[in-house]
Amino acid sequence: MTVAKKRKPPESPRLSRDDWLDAAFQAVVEGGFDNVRVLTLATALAVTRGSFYWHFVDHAELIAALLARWRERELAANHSVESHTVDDPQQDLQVVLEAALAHGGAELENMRFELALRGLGRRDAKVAKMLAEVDQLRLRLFEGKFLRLTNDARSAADLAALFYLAIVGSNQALSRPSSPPQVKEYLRSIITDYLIRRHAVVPAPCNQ
Amino acid sequence: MTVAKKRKPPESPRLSRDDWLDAAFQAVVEGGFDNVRVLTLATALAVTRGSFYWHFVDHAELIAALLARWRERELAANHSVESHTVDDPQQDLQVVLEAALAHGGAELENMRFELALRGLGRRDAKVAKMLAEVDQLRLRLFEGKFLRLTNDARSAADLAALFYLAIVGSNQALSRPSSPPQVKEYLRSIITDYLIRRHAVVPAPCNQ
DNA sequence: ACTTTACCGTACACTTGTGTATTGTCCTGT
DNA sequence: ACAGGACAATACACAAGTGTACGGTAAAGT
Repeated sequence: MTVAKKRKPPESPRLSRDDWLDAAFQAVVEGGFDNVRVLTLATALAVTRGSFYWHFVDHAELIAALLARWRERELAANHSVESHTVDDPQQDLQVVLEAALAHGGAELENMRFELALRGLGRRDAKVAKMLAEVDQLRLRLFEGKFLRLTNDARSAADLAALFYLAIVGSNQALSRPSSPPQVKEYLRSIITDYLIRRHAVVPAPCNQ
Repeated sequence: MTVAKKRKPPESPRLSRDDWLDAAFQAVVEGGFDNVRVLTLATALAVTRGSFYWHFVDHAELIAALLARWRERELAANHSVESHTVDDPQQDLQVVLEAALAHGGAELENMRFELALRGLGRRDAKVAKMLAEVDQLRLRLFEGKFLRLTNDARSAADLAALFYLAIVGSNQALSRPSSPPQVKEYLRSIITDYLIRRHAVVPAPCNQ
């Protein structure tokens, strides 16, 4: 829809493959994968399509490369979170919660990209599979964190799922640009109150 | 993508405006709103585009009519649920939970349509506003049901939000065609265990 | 029977998008 | 200086999609 805002005119007059990927990323963020058109990207990068077909053989290759890059980054991010574990279990979970609910700036673009990606996953089985893998990875991550709180496997798995689904849902609904902070704070307090605090010890005691 | 499966060839050789809307609905379900093309719909309905431009002045009018129809149906569904309140508060909530998690057949199409609609809402402010209104309506509905359980306003609002967001999230992630029943049963038990049972009375006593 | 109306087919003009082939122009190494 | 490679412009062919104008047809009204 609204396009051609001449994003990122790089100082170097020559473009790299990554420049095109960045432009494609932006196009996805703004209008979904159907908005990725080489002509549009070309005008956004202030060049003609002749450049594109030097870096990529195909429109399909651009999409494939974009998906691959996203996947790599997600795996790296996941691994990064895993390696940075805080000693206090409750605070450890709080950290990932903050990270998952941070949507100011770059995170917002990543969120919108992922939503568009899920849209594509509904039409493309390969994409759906990739998304399912990443979802599983994140779920296992959360599950591990919850397991440090409740030491009941079943309970940890359930809470992690509810936790993750609520976050995914919050990216979709109730989070119009008009009110991102409210909903986020909202969800944060809800999860903290009802999921973490009440299950910090098992069997859940009545400590109020 | 995969299209033209000659859906619903109505016995009457002449088509109505609703027939076109039904076809458009199917196209959205299968490939999002960008998949709604009058040529595609025409071949799916086994007619030419001449028919379309008799019923609709425009492609935009088709989309607008489709959105309006969805909105009407959602409002009606919401009103229907409101008027069918079960006496037992706990069972009352269970009923809407079952309805929200029922995704066999027509509900699956509605779910996919709504997901596509949310995708459109990210590009179109008017659509976003419509979605926000429907979300608010549903949230108030759930909130009312939770309020019958906990009689703490703050708690009811929080649980309703968590409830709703988890459902929206479950439509998006962890629900590949391979495993719809598991996740649904899963979420059902989670919500029942952690949200309903543990907050049936306030201030939450330690009744285990 | 004759006309009207509702619906559909056909043909055309226009736009937007991809892909390909060829040529042009820097920038760098030697 | 100049040769080669990296990158981009140009021009073309082609497909798919929208919209418009107009002609055809079958059923229903009168």
